[in-house]
Amino acid sequence: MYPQLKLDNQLCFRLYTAARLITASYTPFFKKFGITYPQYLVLMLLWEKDNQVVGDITERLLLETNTVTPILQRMEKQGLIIRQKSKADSRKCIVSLTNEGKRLEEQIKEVPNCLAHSILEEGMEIDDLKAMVPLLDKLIGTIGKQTKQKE
Amino acid sequence: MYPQLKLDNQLCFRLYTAARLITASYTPFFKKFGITYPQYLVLMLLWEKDNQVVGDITERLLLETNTVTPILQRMEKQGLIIRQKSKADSRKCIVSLTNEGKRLEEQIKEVPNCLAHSILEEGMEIDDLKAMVPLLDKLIGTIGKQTKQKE
DNA sequence: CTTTAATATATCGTGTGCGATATAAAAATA
DNA sequence: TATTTTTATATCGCACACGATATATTAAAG
Repeated sequence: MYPQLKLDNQLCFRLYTAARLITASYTPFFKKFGITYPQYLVLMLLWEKDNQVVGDITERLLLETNTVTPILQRMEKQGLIIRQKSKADSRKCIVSLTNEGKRLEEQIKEVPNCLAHSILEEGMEIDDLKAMVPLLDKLIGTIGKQTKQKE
Repeated sequence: MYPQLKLDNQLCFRLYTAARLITASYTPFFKKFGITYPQYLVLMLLWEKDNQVVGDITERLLLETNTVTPILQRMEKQGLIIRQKSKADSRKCIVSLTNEGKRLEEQIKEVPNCLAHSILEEGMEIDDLKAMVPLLDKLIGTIGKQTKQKE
């Protein structure tokens, strides 16, 4: 009846589906390391810069502590990171890589290339992937702006 | 160290974030109807064509029954749909709208337009949104192809 | 210096997603 | 027809997301 209520006309459903499918395509690579996609995001941040506080991580991932804290707790239990209170400000919690967490970088570094490669082999073109980046950044920026306005 | 392991270089993280933020922007509109984004997806399918079997729904949403069945059970408990076994093939489960489920269409029909409008007001351009659609479709098609190959 | 407000993180409850497995019915095969 | 295989859906367990709330610590105000 209403064309705007048809699934095929909705950008949001495409984003929802694309995100699910592409993160799922990471899963087989992560399986032998016992990590998940969100845990991989945390590891990337720490590989880039170790010893960050929880707030740094939530800010980069655009997630809240109610999501990130449980992820960090699981990662600590698995021995990938440690969490310790800051001495300067004991409200803050500093997240650091263990040796095991550091070692994973070498083992995982080929995964993103590998996935990109297999997507390109299946008909997707590099220019298509490149074209999406600024569009997604603009969209994320726009929606993020709205979200902030309501606070 | 490895540029491909930087968050800022990853398409997947952008998709993951964009999907989260855009579906979250639906939430305030759904709140007064007590539904969620995935429940809204099911409703849209049924508004388009009532009395579909579970398999039709999983196929359109690219989800499995382990996700869809619990959603349908919650929707049935809320009185939005009913589920009944097919008489022709009692393995199949036919999902139908209740009157309440049907009534929601009128109340929700402006939501997608409303969201699109507010995104456009904040600097996103209509051409940007339109440009994303075929790119996402191509990506979804490509990853879907890979997923099927492994079966 | 005490009270109040702001900040940083954690906890709790609910609803997905999804891998793995179970169940039941229909279809195919022996 | 009895057995096996396939199909359709459901169940279970775990890890997110996220709204709401709680806790602890620091900063600001009185």
